[in-house]
Amino acid sequence: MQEEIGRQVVTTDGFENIKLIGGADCTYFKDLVICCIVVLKYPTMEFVERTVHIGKISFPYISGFFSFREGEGTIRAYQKLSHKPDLLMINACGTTHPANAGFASHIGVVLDKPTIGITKRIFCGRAKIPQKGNEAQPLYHGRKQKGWLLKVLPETKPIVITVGHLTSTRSCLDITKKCLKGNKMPEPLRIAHRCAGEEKKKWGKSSGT
DNA sequence: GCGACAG
DNA sequence: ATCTTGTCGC
Repeated sequence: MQEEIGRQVVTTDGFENIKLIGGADCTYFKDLVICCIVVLKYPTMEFVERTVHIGKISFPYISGFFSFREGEGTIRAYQKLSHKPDLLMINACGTTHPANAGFASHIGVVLDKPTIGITKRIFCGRAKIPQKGNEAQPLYHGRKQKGWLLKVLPETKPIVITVGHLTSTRSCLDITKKCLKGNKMPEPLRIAHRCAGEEKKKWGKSSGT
């Protein structure tokens, strides 16, 4: 299935103007997956809305197969959005995947939506380590560049930016940079992460823990 | 054969 | 991801 998805991935820009950008993140609580999506105005990063979907974990954690663990919940959360974003930022890799089908690319194909994958560690690919603040180094996988390592803050490890779907190496770096507001993680993912944590706390309270 | 391995 | 201990800095 991943090979089939991987063949459908487009690595050129498939968007006009971005007015809304989304960020997706999942957290876990007991046997549940809590998936959260936030939508922000671009490039002001002004909050627009958030949705959540909570479901039972249906697939184990296996590196390389994230889509099957966090995909369903993320898509259900996406369907609940009143304002569909022009581009979605995902907390996972995109085309730096053995089958060209990391979660960011996979969900982009399924939703037919431009996506960018952001991770804290490299899964596939090689790159020089950027040292200076704001320095970016190309990330190669196979023979092509598929993303970047970006040293956002001088005191923290660089983030990994990868092309998801309907985006290019050039645009995924430009867009990610415009989403940075003084923190290591770009706003869509930082806010989505915070929202997921709040939902978990809320759930724990109402179910007695 | 052994180690590494997105969240 | 989650959990835990400890340190640094605004």
